[in-house]
Amino acid sequence: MTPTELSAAIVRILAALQCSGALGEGSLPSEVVIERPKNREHGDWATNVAMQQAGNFGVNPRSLAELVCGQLVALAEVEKAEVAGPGFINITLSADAAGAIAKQIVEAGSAFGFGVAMTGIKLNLEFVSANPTGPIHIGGTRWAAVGDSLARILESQGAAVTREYYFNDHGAQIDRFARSLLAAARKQEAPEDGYAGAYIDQIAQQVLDGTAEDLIALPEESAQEAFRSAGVALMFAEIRESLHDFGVDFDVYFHENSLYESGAVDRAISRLRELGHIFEADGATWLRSSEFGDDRDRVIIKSDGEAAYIAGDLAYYLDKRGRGFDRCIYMLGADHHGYVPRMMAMCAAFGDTPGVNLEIMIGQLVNLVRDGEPVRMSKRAGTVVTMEDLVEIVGVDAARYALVRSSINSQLDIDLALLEKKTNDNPVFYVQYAHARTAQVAVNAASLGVDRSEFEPSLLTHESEEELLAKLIELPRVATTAAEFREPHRVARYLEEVAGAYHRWYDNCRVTPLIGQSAETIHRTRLWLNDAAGVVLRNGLGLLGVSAPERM
RNA sequence: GCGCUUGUAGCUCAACGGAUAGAGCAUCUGACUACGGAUCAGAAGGUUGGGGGUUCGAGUCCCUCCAAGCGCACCA
Repeated sequence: MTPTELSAAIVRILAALQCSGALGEGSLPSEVVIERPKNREHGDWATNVAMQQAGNFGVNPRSLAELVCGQLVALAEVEKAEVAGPGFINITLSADAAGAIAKQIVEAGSAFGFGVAMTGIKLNLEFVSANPTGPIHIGGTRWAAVGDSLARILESQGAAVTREYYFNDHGAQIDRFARSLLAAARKQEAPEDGYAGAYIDQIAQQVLDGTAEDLIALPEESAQEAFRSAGVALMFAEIRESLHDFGVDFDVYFHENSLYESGAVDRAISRLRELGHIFEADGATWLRSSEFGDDRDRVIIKSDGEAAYIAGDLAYYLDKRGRGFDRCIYMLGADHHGYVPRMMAMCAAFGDTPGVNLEIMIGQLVNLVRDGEPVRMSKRAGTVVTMEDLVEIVGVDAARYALVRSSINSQLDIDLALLEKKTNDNPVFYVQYAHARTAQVAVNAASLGVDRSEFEPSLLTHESEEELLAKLIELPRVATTAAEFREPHRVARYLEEVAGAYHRWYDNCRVTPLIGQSAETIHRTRLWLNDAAGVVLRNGLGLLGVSAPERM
C-alpha cells in the first residue's frame, strides 16, 4: 500500500464518518498528508489529518483521530493504527502490504515517479539567456543545470515544457562586442568599455578566416557590422555547443533582434497604449508601471528615439503568450532581481496575472573560493571558470549534480582548490554507485539462478528492507513537490537518501544465495526489491539529467 | 537610505507549520578469504544570528535588531 493509497483511504473514511453523522459540516480535504515518521516506534506512516481537520469538522483532534483509527484498522492492509500525542495517527502496515510496492515499482518501470498533476499545462521555461559576448561562466552553468533539470521534472508531471533561450543580439553590449572584435582584428587594444581575452582574438580571427572580403579595410561602420553579425553567430554557436555537451538543448533560441525587425516591439507598445498605460514625457515614451506595483514608471523609448531594454521584454512576453503558453517562467540571477517588479507590472499592464502567467525565479550567484578565500572572477588573474572548464575538470555528471543539489536561494561556493584536486567527494558518486550496484547484483543473481519468478512480499521484514521500501515509494511525491515548488534540489537530496537506504539494505540482506545454498523464495523476492531500487535511482537521476551507469 | 535573498554541526548544505533539527566532507573507533570497501556500523559535533510575537505545535509564519550577498538609470 502506497502513501497515496493510504491518503485516499483516509479521505474515504472521513467521507463515511461524515455521512454517518459522526462528524459535523465541513468540506472534505482532497488529500491527506502522509509522512514517514522519523521515529520507527511511530509506525510505518503517520498523518496529522486529525489536527488539521478537527476545527473543520467541529470535533477535537484526539477524538477525530480515534474515529479515523477505528476505521483504518478495518482495512486489510493496516495492521495497527494508534493515536499519539496531540492527535497524530500512527499507522503500521502489514508486511505484505508494505512489501507489495516493490513489485509495483518494477512493473511501472521507467514510468514510476511520473504523474499527471500538470497535464494540460503549456509552459515556457526560459533560462541561461546569457549574452553572446563571451563563453558561459560558472553562474550561467548553474542555471543550465537547474533549468534543464526543472524542465525534466515539470515534464514528468505531464506539463508540456518549452525550453527557451533569449538571445540578446541587440543593443549596446553587442556593439561593444563588435568593436572589441574589430579592434582585435586590427591588433589594437580593446576599447575602454569592451571585452578582452583569448576568445575575442580567436573569434576575430575566425571572422577574418570566414570571408574573402578584406573586412578591416571596410569603412568603420560596415566593418563593425560585419564583425557584429559574424562574431555573434560564432559566439552563439560556441555557446550552443557547450550547452549541448552539458546535456542541455533548447527547443527555442529566440533572437531579441527579431522583435525589432518584425515590428513586434511597436505592436506591444501600441497594445499598451490602447490599454491606456503609456504616456509621453521629457521626450521619451513611458510605461505607467507604478500603477502595477513597480517603484516608478519606466522609459520604454528613450528621448533619443532608441528603445530601452525593457521594450524587448514587453514584446517578448507578448510573443510567448501569443504562442499559447499559459505560464512563462523566467530564471534570473540575483543580479537581476531588481527587474522583478517592472516585469510583473508589465504582465499586469497587459491584463495578465503576475505570479501565474508570469513567474520569475531568482537564483543566487555562484561564488568562487580557494581554500575558503573568495576569488573574484577576473580574466587577468585567470580565475574565470567557464562551463567548459568545469566539465573538463569534473565531468558533466558531477558538475550538473553539484549545481543542482542546492536550493537556488542559497549562494553556492565552488572551491577551485577542491576542483583541481578532482576529489571524489561529490555525492553524485554515492548515488551512481548505488545504481551500479543494483545492476551488478542483478547480473550476479541471474548467473546463480535467482530470477523474478516468485514474489512473497511478507518476507521483506528486515528493518533495512522496511526503510528501503518506504523510501522508494516516495519518488512520486518528491517529483510532484519538486515540480510544484520549482525545486530540483529536492530530487537530488531524495536520491541520496535512497542510495543510503539501498547500501544499508545491501549490507544486511543478500539477494544471491551463499555458496552451497540454493536459490529460495526470499532471494527471488529480494531481487524484486533490488530492481525496484534500480528503477527509482535511474528515474530520479534521469530527472536531474545525470547518467545512471551500470558499472563505474 | 530603500528593496530582494540568505544566516542551521568545524566546512558545504537539507528539513509540505509536526513528534528526539538531518546528510555529506573533515575528525576519531570499528567491519570482508562470501552479491563491488566509491560500502557499512559506531563516536563526537547545535541556544537553527539575537530578541519579541502568532498557536495545540515555529528552523519554517509576523515584528524588530545584527550580519552577508545582490540590486535601486532615458545601462543592457
